[in-house]
Amino acid sequence: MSAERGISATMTPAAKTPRTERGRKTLRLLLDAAAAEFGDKGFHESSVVSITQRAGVALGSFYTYFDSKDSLFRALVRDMSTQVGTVGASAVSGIEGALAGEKAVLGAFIAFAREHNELYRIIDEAEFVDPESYHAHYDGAAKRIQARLEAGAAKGELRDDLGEVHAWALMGINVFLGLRFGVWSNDRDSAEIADIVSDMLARGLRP
Amino acid sequence: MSAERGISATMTPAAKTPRTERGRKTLRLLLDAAAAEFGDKGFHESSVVSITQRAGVALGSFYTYFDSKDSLFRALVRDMSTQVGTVGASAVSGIEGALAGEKAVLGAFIAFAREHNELYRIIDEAEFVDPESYHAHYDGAAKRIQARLEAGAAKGELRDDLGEVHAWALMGINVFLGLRFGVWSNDRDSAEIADIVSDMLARGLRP
DNA sequence: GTGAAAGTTGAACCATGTTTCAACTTATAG
DNA sequence: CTATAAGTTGAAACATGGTTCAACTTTCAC
Repeated sequence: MSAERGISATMTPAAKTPRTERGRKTLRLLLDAAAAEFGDKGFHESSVVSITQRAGVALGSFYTYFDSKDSLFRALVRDMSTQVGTVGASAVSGIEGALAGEKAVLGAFIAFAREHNELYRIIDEAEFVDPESYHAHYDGAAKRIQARLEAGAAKGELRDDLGEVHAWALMGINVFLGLRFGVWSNDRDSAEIADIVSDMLARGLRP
Repeated sequence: MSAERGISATMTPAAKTPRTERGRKTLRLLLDAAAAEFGDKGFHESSVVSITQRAGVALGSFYTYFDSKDSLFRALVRDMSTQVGTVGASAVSGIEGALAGEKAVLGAFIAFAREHNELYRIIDEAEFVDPESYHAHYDGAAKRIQARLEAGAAKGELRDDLGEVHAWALMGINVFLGLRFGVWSNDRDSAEIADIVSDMLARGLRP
């Protein structure tokens, strides 16, 4: 059973890689059902019985693909974290100007949060279920922001004294606006929010 | 942990109020033990057996004072939320200038997070255990920030177009810097962090 | 077509942890 | 001093839900 340390190059290293098409389909069903279930109820309120019911497969099949409820959740956290990184990266790519880049990232992030209401519940609960991934997620995101800020400074578009504090501040802005205007409500345009923030970052709060 | 505090009005309803001095002492032991336990392990990993052991009382005594593990947690969340509001309010009081006020709030908040490492774990887990309080906590905090921003605008110290988006952005900054430099590490002066952010809010990110 | 590997199934097993309860001890009012 | 209310105790009842397993079905290489 537990052989196969080769692990898929694709993703979900925690999954015991299926070898047939039928297996891949079942795994997909389980992953999707789990994301929905964890997003709805959180980790502890979710049960593998309920996940398998959502997926329309038998309870036992779960353990064909995952070692435990925990390892499935970990796989989902890492996947979600990777997706967030990808969204940010593709939002800045091809944007001219450091501030415009940050604006694009925020807009894209809010849009992503809107499409993926489970994002926050999964990342947030990782603080308790998979603290290492939680830490790595925010640490990684902050480092990417800081790198962008430093690149902007090098091009003379931003102040040259920007560091970790600024990066974490920006991350806090993105996360909370994603929560408030992405997850909690949909009534404002994500680009409009991004504009307001971008303007605040450009000019500050003074009259 | 949140010791020394009497049985505040915010948590009285959940607790079955003790009628003797002995009872009040036992309730206090349970509340302190619970804050410590939830801070260490989070809600689900904590057990009432373990809480009563920490408190040095018998298992059954727990139910003399609380209806359930849940209701105890709720009481703690509301109490923590109230404390955060109080810290902010007393930080701004007597500070002249809107930006200086926000700087004081951030500094005080980081210091508070440092003294109360359980803060984040309790508030964060409220998202799953007591969603209403979680929502109310952030909504209330944002409203208080927005009110301060508008007061600053009225005095001509801040731009007059500040609204909910700016308030949530500031809150995100405070929360994430509290996490990074309050809870995760202690190696930088909280006032120094607050200075950097205040400067960013005043001048923006441009050179 | 055949056999072995892969995948499926769900009842049973089991660990964990919340809540109840009836006997007991301590405090307090009259 | 005594009656009664308040508080304490921990074993046991109870609930939940993760994990295992052996019988079964499907897939696929040869």
